[in-house]
Amino acid sequence: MSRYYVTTPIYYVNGAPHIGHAYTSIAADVLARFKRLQGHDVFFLTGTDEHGQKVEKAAAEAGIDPQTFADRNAARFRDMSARMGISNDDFIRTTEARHKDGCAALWRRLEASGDLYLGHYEGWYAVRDEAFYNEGELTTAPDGRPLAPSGAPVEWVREPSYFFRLSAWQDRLLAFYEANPDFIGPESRRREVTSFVRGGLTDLSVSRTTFSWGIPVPDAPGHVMYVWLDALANYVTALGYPDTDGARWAYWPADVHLVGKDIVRFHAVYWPAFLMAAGIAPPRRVSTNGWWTVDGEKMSKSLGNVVDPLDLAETYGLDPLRYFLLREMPFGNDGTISRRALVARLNTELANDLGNLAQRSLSLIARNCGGARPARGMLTDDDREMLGAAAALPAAMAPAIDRQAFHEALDEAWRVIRAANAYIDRQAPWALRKTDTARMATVLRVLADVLRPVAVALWPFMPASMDRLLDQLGVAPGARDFAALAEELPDGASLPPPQGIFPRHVEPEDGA
RNA sequence: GGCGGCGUAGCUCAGCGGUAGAGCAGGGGAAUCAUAAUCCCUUGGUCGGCGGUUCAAAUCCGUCCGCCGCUACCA
Repeated sequence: MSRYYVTTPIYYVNGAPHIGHAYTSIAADVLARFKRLQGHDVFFLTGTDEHGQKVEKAAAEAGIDPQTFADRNAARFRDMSARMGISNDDFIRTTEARHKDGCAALWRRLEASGDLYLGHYEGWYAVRDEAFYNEGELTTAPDGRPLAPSGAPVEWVREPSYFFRLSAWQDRLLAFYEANPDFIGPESRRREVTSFVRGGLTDLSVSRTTFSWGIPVPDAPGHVMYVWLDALANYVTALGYPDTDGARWAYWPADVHLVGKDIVRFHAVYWPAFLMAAGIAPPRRVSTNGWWTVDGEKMSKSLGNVVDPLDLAETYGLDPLRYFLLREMPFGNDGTISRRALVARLNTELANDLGNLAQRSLSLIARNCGGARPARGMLTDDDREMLGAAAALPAAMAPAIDRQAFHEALDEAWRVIRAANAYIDRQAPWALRKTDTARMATVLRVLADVLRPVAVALWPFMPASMDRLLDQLGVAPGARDFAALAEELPDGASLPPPQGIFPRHVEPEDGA
């Protein structure tokens, strides 16, 4: 059984979870679940990033110590994961001892390889961005103070700092990208990153002395590690690094890190460089997703249009939300989220196409086959074609899933679902009931046998709903993976009474 | 300024050298098993503008216009 390791970014506890966090986590969850159905031994990691000056400041402003602050916000992210149905195998926090110890070990390893040196850094630093900027990148605020391109205030900082010899890794990184064309997805991001690296790399400041909320640099009092070195290391410390003999280490290298487009550089440039310098294999792929805008506008706290995933899940159901997020916008693109679009997908595709297909098929069985799974008689070409398309679905979706093209995978499923609605109309089992009950039974059995692989293949996207459908189809809980589909279900098994899976959403009457 | 992407039906997008496609929306019809759901047919585009290569271009090349991303620099 081959191993598969998928990660979300660890989320920075400085802010509250929003739809963007939920989106990346749901995508990772679908990937993890799909790989498990394929029979892989999956390790799925998420967690929180809790160090750095921003957290220290925010905690101070809240009048509490940083750890208490981090505990509180980490709990919100953990809660979001649970509420979004995320099936992570572990949840790592960068304030945990296992992480701090692993990080220190990684630091020593980089030091031993000669990739770290002590110097001093001075420059314009934006606390909010955790980043230094060149003079030329700055703009001037109305009050005359310098600002980062992001709009964050910057301050002139001069401090002793350890540096990572990133400049020495330029050629090896380029060679690595060349040898691994799928390392960065989508393609457009790969081009951006390689173009950035080709433009030349400067050494990276990897320690700070102006604040203390971080992992101490070994044997260097006053220095704490740069938050990104700290944060990126979570992907290996969660696997037990530096214990590379432990069972978990077998999952390395990661098959895919899912990341938002704002943090590609850290994952696609710094991270492989750190790892190669430490003698650790780089991850296989960094897959980048875009941003959701709200009714066409950027989501921001100041605009007050931040979308709360918990609220949407409560109003429309978790599975419709998960479906919408992965169906509406191609992974990697930016896209617009709106309640209207969500309701349209829910009503048209989930309720009308899939939900109604299941309901009409199952209620025909319930009413005309004594509530038991009918047996197949002789199959027509039409039957065979229908069954073939459904049986081929997992294999048709797999390559899209491997490219994180979730919307394409779903499109494959809907082609089968639409074909099944056409099939049932063509065969008209409600008419056969009066003329040829044996043929009617065959048609209904074909429909049940089409719904089964559809439900299994869609399970990673909408686990609770598809479990309910599989319950109604009489598929045993232990037989809901792709391998189990090869086995035909027994004739005559009694099925539970059908119940709607996706109720249509009707906007409540406006009482005002 | 450099590098790159995008611009195709009302909307979202696929197609990337061989007589314009899908889904949604719009129009007509059928059916009535089903969550007033479904199925069939159909309206609709000079494929951003202009020029070129080719027997043939949405598809290749050049150029212009408009959006967007990354990056650099000037003051």
